[in-house]
Amino acid sequence: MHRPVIDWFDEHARDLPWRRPEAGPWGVMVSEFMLQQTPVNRVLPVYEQWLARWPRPADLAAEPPGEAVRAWGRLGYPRRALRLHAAACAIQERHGGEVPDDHAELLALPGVGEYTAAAVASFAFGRRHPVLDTNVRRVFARVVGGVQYPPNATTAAERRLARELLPADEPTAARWAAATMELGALVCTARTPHCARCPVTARCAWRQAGSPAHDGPPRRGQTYAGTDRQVRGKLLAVLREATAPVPQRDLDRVWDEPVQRARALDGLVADGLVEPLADGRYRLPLT
DNA sequence: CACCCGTGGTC
DNA sequence: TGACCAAGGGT
Repeated sequence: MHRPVIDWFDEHARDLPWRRPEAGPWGVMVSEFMLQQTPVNRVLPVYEQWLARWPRPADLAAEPPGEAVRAWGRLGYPRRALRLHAAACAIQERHGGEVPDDHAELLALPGVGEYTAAAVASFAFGRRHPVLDTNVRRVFARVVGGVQYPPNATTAAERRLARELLPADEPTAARWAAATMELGALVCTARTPHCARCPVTARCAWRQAGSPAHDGPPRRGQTYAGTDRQVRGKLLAVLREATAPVPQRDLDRVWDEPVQRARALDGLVADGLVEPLADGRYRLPLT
């Protein structure tokens, strides 16, 4: 199944800025942080601004973390901005300002988990690592496993399969990783897969089985309305827009339930996303 | 391992 | 219209 997928990728791969050679390892790393749970289309403009402002890890590390949170805009999960800033600081301190090419060293950086470490090593440095993101897991679940969706959490069996399917030589392995991700993103999509355009539809186990619907416990959905996350989002939006420290009363206006509002604000402070001042006002963190 | 963490588009 | 989904990580 490797040849057809890689050939398909050669013809249909999107021209994304972090795939251009000039993006470099730092560009790849920034894109991977931003793409964690955020769609490509919404990442694109923020990515361009980010790289223009902070073309090297050292440039970002030289700024207060709050500037990263502000520049993150509405990408969501703003702790990622904080972690990307912390990763830039660690790269500056531990790696002389250069993004490391070693999987273990990448994994040790803030905000870099198993997926991101493999992705950066593979896409930025051409190294050979199984890259298991939600797209690849879905492709494997269908083509190999014969089921509509992968398990809720990544299993040892999935990791073993990904390792077994990984091509032996480095350049092909990196190509394979990008190709399987792209196939999942463009063709083997979650909702309505485009099997007519799939290069491996003829040997897809799920297709051969008649595309049976997901069977088993319902996949955990995400609720949002009325949660602390929504309140945190509203509070942080006020602070992102502000150019000066914000009085408590301006934050109180975003949510009328005082207990939940206070809990959300406390959480933001605890996470380091918000800095309380001695005079009772709040701002994005300077340290 | 289950849950928490934002935001907006889609069907 | 509301549930589902999007290149996860940390605890």
